[in-house]
Amino acid sequence: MAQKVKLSTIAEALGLSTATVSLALRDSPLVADTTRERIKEKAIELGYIYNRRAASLRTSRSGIIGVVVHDIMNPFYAEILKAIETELDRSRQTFILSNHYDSVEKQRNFIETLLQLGGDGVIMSPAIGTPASDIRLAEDNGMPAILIARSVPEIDVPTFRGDDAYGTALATNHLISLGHTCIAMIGGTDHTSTGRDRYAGYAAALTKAGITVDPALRIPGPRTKQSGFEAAVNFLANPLKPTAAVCWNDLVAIGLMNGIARAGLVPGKDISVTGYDDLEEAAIATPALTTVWNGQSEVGRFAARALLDKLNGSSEADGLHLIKPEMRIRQSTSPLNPGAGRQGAGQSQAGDSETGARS
Amino acid sequence: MAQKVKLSTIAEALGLSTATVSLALRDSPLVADTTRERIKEKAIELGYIYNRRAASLRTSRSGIIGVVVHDIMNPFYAEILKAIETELDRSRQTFILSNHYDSVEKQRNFIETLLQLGGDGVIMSPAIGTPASDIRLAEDNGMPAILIARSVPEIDVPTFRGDDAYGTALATNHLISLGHTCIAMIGGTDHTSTGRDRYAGYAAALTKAGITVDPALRIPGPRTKQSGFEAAVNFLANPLKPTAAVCWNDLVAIGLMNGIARAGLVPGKDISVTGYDDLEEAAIATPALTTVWNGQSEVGRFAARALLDKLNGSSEADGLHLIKPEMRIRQSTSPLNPGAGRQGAGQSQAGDSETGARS
DNA sequence: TGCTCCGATTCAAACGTTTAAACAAAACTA
DNA sequence: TAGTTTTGTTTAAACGTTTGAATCGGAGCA
Repeated sequence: MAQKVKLSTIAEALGLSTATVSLALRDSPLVADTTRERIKEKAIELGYIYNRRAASLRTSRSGIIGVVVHDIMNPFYAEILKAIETELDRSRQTFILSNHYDSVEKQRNFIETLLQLGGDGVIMSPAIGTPASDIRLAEDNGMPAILIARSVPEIDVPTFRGDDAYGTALATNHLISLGHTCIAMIGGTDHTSTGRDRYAGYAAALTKAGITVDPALRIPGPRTKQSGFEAAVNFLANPLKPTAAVCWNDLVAIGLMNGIARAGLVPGKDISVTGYDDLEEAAIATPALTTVWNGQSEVGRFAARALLDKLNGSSEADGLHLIKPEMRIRQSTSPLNPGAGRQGAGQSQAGDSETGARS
Repeated sequence: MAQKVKLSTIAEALGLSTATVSLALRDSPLVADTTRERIKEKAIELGYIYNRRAASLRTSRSGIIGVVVHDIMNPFYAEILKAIETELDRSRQTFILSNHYDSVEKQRNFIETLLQLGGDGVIMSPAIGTPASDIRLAEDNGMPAILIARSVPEIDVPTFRGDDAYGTALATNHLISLGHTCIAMIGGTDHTSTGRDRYAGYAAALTKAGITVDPALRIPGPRTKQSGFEAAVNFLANPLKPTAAVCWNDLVAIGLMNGIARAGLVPGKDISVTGYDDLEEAAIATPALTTVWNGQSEVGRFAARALLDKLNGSSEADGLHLIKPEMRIRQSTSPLNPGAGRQGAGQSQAGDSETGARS
């Protein structure tokens, strides 16, 4: 690496001042066309690289936007991220991605790092238990925040997520309309607003149909395939003999279906299963998964736009914005056929259960 | 946001110079213990935020490391990324992530952005067709590069990847040892070194076993579940009636198994399928997937370490480092049973399929 | 001729750190 | 006592941009 090429290198080579060079490279109308041309050519010739930290020190705009979610390798977030990426790319912002794995501390670290780097804004799916003060830390230091997928109490920044209660009610109603009356709910926790909303939607739908809500039919757990797979054992062993399951998300649902298949039952026939999110994967699962589209791409797009707007001075989007989910009916749900499958399940399940996979 | 708190704010509040404050906050032994204490307290009290761009302007070390891969939502990369993250976190580096989707241009943009931000180094899985000049661009500007998963011709920077030829040979031999002789290879392209190596390993294993390599048994395609799913049709329609498939990766394999199941055949019994990578998902697929562990976590860890070493002045790791893959045998492969499956497959589907997985 | 005005360019002061070198005062040394 | 160290702190010059204000050489006008 010869010697670092900077504005002054170009300026000297051309007998101009750095000011002119700076202006020219940014296409300012203040500099003569011919000069601009000469400068730009020279810049390329010398392999000039714009130093953004020097610039941002002066301008206090870094072009950096932070995005932090629970886990970027979770396809649910991945779809949101893709939408955000597309939207931000277009306005030439660099984005820094991070997982917080629901650790409030890791999340705060990220916010601090971002502040140190002079981040222009942050989009976050807040970790469980995020205190309002962490959001304010960002906002108070001039870094606007946008929330996705979850809300934080007492915080009024723009927030985008699916209408969870509505969505699970949709799924539950679908199963009820197929004749199911003993419906379990699998996966997720009650520690997040999402968790409470989803359970509420499920419970409300049952109640409305005159079915008693039985807490024994709730099997909470992580939101992973693995967890769904493992939940199959409990599900099948449940003395109430549920014939259908509303799952927290597609991953859990696919895991559950795998578990059910392992136990010798046919998911979609013997047991009806609904997912949530409508990941790409849902359509090619076997059987293809009936699920609830949760508008990830919309969430991502809206969030990115809201942030960009905010950076340009508007604050119209403050507060909560719910995306209305939609039902995607496929083959993993079918009408209740009394007598089929469900009792044969008892024995085939016991034998296989302990050989189950780990990872 | 009141007024930006900087070193001088603290200095003034305490009647000291910014130099002392700067030193104190970085725990320099040059400043008296009591002073250091006072300074640190004040910093917290005032909500001081360290300005990294100002600092890095002076020190030319930004603490930023870039990582660019084909697609971060691809679980193969996700596992590598996780390993990198763990390793970098420990040395308090911030990392910026990006997809290039195999667009050389997008990749170059990323490198340029990173240079502008003063990135300390970059870890990349180069896009197909990456010219040596793009790597040199980084290196020549003082930003060392590390390559993962793929090599770039003429480039000698530290490169970490699995031994692909060896790995596919492993899988192919496994199938041969089970009695299969008509073995297809599904997914991937020949435009990457990885692609060529994998095909070579497959071909070599066949040849060594005295089986003729038939190009008609090669079904290239993207490296996704979707693509594997779609390939099932071609695979089953192939007039050579292959009884086994070596798949490019686990995603393709799982997609293919879904496709085979859709067609009424039982993957793992009627058709043997091997994957590649040993993703978490492989163990809980139905049937549990026989696959080749490709050492993603090692690749990530080694790559991160190599970069950190390089930043500290050592350059021992230059050149190619191959990780030796290992076989993971599960239920998606079974001995060839002549006559069974391939034609009479239609009915056998629902019954027994599998007992538990192990891994 | 003297004036203003204009377009093109330059000056110089920021932006918030770090760090070599200088300094001052206190603590030893001879 | 004066000289030397040691300890703690300050000075001031960077780092590479941006930008309001200043400069300069004409052109246009009266």
